[in-house]
Amino acid sequence: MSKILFKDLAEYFGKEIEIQGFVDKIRDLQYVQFVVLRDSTGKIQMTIEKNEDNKILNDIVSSMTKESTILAKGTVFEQEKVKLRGMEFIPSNIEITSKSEEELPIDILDYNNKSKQDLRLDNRFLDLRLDKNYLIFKGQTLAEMAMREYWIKNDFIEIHSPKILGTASETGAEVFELEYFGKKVYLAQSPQFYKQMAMGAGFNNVFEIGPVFRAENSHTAYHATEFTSVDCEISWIKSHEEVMDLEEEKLVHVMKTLKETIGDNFKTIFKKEIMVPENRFPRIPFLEAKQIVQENYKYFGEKSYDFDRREEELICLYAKKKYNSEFVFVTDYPFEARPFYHMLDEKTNLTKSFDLLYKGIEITTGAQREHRIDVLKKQALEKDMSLDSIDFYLNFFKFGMPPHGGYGFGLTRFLMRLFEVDSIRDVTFLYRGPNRVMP
RNA sequence: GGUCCGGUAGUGUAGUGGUUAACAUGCCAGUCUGUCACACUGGAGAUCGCGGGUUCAAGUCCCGUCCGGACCGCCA
Repeated sequence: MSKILFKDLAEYFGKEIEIQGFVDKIRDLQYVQFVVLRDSTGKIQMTIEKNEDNKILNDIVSSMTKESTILAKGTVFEQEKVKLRGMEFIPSNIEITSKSEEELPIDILDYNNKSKQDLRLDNRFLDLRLDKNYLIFKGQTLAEMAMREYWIKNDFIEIHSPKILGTASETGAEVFELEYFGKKVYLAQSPQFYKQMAMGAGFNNVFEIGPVFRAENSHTAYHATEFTSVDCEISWIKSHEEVMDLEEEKLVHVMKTLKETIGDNFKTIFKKEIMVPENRFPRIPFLEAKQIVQENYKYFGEKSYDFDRREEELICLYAKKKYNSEFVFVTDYPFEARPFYHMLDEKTNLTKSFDLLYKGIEITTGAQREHRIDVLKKQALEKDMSLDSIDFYLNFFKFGMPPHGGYGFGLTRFLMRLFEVDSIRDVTFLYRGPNRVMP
């Protein structure tokens, strides 16, 4: 790769180089012109004096518009006078490689006239030019890398399960129907059944990072109809505690990696620190968590068997205060709130399941799965499911199935809370929701 | 799906039923000895989401409709 990234320009002081970038700002004064250029890694000021020798360059700058792309040849120098990084680029040649229209549909400078979200999403390619948006996707890339690093080190296999399904994948959410050569098929809501199949295949430990589809008509800041789900499943476990150990260890590695690689940028742009967990994540049984919320915050949720949004926020507040943890596991939910394949604890009759909450929102659901086919069938019937519709799935359990468990992790929800942005739309490359399928 | 709120120059907002719809920013032109959110002067730019109604008069009030947002429910 020969392109010189702007972040590395200090390595080239005094050398004749070629740079390319977007025109960020133009300040055309009487005797001198300043053009600030931008690439994804930084900015650099280009300075051109107005005189006879520079006439050609001066005319090019005069005809330039912001957000155009240019290619410039010249020399970069240390220059104390320049507040932007204390350096400047003196061009000997400038070529406008693509000229932008004068007026942009959104205000990407974003000082005080922050454009409305709907308009920004219509023009997402411009919105994404902001450095904070670049950092979000850099963060996503690194988070995924850190997870893969952890899994590969621990002998996991990566799978790619199908997204076109002959039957719904049963997360409890609504499914999208599709016409498929005259038949009705569904978009996957979750790789759930297939990662369990991998357990039956003897793969021991698997993971998948991929898209899932939910036909929920949800109008909130933390729902999307298509999002990236991070799933993993492990064999030969004795309880859901082991699944939580796994997720916790993985997340600590992710947070460490993020802090090390983008911690400084994160602080500059978002004015916040990435907090690497120092203690174990608290694990609070659901029934106890209910009580804690009621006793400490005098809040009584309507449903006895599940949390509402407010309860999720309050238990996170409690975990932060009492354990100084941004993460908290809530465990052992009643069967009523869980899908049929979660294993029940024989003593308590509660599920061997957990949710992981992060800064006030649910980012994971996990459990030990029921691997005994007779019990599994019984639980499906209790949830009013037809055994015919999941016949292919039950089949996985007929010929030896290791005890296993796993979890699904909402990557976008995680990013949303990591960067503390208000909407899942800001951490999704192109958001898909009930009212948006374009661009 | 439910409740509430909103839609006015490119963008973000203001706008007591009554002149030429205001402000900021952006854009264009000019002025300006190195700017750095440059500054200054001037200019262009709005069928006030759409349709109907009330009224002498509607951006403003009423009804409908479309689009969007927040919260709730559902879930990652």
